[in-house]
Amino acid sequence: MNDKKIVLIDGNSILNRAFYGLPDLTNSEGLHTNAVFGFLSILFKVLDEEHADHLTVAFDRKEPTFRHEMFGDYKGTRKEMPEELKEQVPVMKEVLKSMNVPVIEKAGYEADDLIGTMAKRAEEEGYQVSVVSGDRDLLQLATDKVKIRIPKTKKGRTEVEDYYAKDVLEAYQVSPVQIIELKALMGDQSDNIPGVPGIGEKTATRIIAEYGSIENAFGNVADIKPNKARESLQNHYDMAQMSKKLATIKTDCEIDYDFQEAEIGNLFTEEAYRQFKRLDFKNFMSRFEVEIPANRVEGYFHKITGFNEVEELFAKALEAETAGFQFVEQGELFGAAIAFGDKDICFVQAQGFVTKEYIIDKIQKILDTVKRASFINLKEALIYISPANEGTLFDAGIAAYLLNPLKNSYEYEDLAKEYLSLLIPSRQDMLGKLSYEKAEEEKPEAFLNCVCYMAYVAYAAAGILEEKLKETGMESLFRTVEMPLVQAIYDMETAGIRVDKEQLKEYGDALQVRIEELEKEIYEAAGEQFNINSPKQLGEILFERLKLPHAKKTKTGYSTAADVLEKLASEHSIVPMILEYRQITKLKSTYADGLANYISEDGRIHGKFNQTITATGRISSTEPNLQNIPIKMELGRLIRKVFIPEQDYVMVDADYSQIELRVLAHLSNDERLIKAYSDAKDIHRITASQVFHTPLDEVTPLQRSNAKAVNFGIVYGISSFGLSQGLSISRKEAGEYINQYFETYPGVKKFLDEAVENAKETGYVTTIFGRRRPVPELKSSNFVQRSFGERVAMNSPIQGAAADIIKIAMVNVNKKIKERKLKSRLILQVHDELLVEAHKDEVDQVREILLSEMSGAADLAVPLEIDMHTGDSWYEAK
DNA sequence: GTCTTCACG
DNA sequence: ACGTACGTGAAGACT
Repeated sequence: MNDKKIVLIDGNSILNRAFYGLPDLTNSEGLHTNAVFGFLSILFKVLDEEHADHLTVAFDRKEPTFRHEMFGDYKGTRKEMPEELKEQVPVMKEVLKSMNVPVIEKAGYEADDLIGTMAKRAEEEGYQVSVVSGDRDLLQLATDKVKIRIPKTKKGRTEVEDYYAKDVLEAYQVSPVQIIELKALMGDQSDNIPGVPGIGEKTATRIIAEYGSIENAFGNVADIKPNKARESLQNHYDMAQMSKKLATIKTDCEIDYDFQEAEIGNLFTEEAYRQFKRLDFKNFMSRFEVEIPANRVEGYFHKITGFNEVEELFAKALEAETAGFQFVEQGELFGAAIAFGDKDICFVQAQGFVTKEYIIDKIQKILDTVKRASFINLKEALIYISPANEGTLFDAGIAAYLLNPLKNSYEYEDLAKEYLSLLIPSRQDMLGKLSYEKAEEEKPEAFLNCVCYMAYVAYAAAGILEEKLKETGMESLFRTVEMPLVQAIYDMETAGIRVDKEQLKEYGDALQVRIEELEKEIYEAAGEQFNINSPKQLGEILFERLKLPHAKKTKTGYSTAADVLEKLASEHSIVPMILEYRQITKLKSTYADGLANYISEDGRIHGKFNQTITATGRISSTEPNLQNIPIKMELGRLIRKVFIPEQDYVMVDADYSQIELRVLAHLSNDERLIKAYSDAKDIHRITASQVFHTPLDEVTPLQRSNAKAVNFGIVYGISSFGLSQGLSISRKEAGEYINQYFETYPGVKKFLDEAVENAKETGYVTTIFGRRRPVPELKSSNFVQRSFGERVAMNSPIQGAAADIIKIAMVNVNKKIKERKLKSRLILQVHDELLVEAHKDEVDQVREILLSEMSGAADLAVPLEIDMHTGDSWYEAK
């Protein structure tokens, strides 16, 4: 018994399968990776199952093969590979090379033929053979030693169908070699192999099962039934024979193939580690046991101990021009890493005579002398330092965000990869889930590497980032908006917002009462108890048990989203109850209970505002999200009553009126729009008046709401489909509205067209303040993706400019408040709204500051109008 | 971890 | 024919 085992993979076929079977996926460079990812998933799954000792991957070549010579039109109608897949082929080969997986390809042969040949030779040499392909043609190679494995992706999971010769017979009623006969009779559209007209799968199987081959069938052609098939076979016999040759996989290719070279070695090499890292294949990283490759720079990482040595270090740092810093916290300050030269990278721990205060004091002195002090998360460092000279502080993460806001992370290892071409391990890679303190004790070397890398990357990347900001015209945005904003956001987070805990509890309790009532009524109406929160169970109740008409479906079942249920509200009394239940449980879980968990000792919620998340330049809010507190429905809106100012303060809330439409008026420079917005109070009403040619005071509520939807549509990147959804009308009608709008405001149409055109040319869009967003989707061959890119190109300059404007306002409002040494403070930003907790004695000043700084944040072709209210809670101030 | 739903601008 | 309105974050169910 010989237990040698070899796996042969049909490279192109598996890449294709993976590409079409998996959702689009890109790495941080914008490279498409779904096919490579899928290929590797299948590869690892097969290797895990097989315990094979040999492996080879075969690829097609672009050169014509003997089949083309035989039949000029072979694969003739085949479509060009989409660009997104094409670019992955060389990447795949590189990855395989890095894992020392042998790749075989030869001009004049397809991968099938190479695999056929290798499989035959391997079997002769006593191997167990596994052939992995997505293509059923390869079933002809199956024997009792050669297994054909066909992977299928079902719901994100890969399952493999296995076929030995007997399995082929069972599944297809023919032997493996007869698979060729079947294909010759049926033809193959994807390879453009002609079949015998009128013979489909059923007839072909019957004929071959009975006669064994095309030749034998032709010899007994008189007996073939039905008549149509008989005549067709007679007329097309020659062609069928040629098709058979085309469909036959060669098993005697002239190739140099040495089984020794196919032996599987260590797949998880250093080079493979780099490749996987570059492709962002985090799922596979755990397979690497190799010590993470050491980088040259690690040799210069030092932990400095002893007071004199630390003094020496800081003295030397005072001479530096630029430096990078990383404060290391563990409840309190644990130490600091500092880098001020390619060989001066150290960690200083707070212990003994080297106290926290001492470290902070020394670092502050360095900040006051260097030209550039760089951090990766400056906001986190502001607890320890005070503002240095204007323009000294530099946040490398924010700089990288401006250069490409589409990344999902700006950690030190991401910046190192992108800007220093340095592939270094993440904190997770080095320390796992250990805290800094634990890591310092248990893995001192890894800890030192980790924190020194942080400071080093901040130091080393800053110059490159600054240069790139200049090249892309974003230096001013960075210097005058984003960097000062770090302080404003820090102040806002530190201030927090006061919440009335008791009132919040009462609100939650009241909701709970109603939830229980509704539960009872719903179970009664349904006739059984079930989990109303489970869309799956709810769908079964509504659409199967109660037999309500089901409109939309999701991937996994019936859709029970609110817009679907609203259409069913009159069909059954259970539906309105479910809608109310949904609304109230949302309020209870996310808001009443959710917010309560975030109230600190001081009775306030200190949420986080993130500056490097959104694609458009907005800030986002987490832990908790304070930017989605209910307002649209009264019941939800009531929760704003628990957001209260402290004693002797009031809430002052100011929001921009229709800022995005005003930005649009400015950008489009449409004369009529500018005029309309300059003197109109109600923008949607005047839009309706002009678009529907109705005098302003005769505009009906319906006309106004239609105009409002069109205005939304324009801002979102108009499409007739989208508008038809928004208005529940036909696409045709929606298209007519859009045309009418564009006729009324031709400047808007011109602007939107140019935005898309420009983005297609340059690959990105910009705001009036220079903020960029790349739009890689515009290059996609997929219609859906490309259309999305077009809408993005229309929307981002608008949403982005509005984000820029309120950021400028925040910086200036915060500055004014601090300059005048007011007790009042900025506590929230909600995209077009600022909330200030103002001292009673300062209300007039605060109102004046908000008004002047917000409306003065940008000089547009239309005025920026502000609505402002004052009250004893956020609720009262809106 | 992914999907669905729903809260906001 | 394809199948979408733009930008977010959190909770609960399910795998």
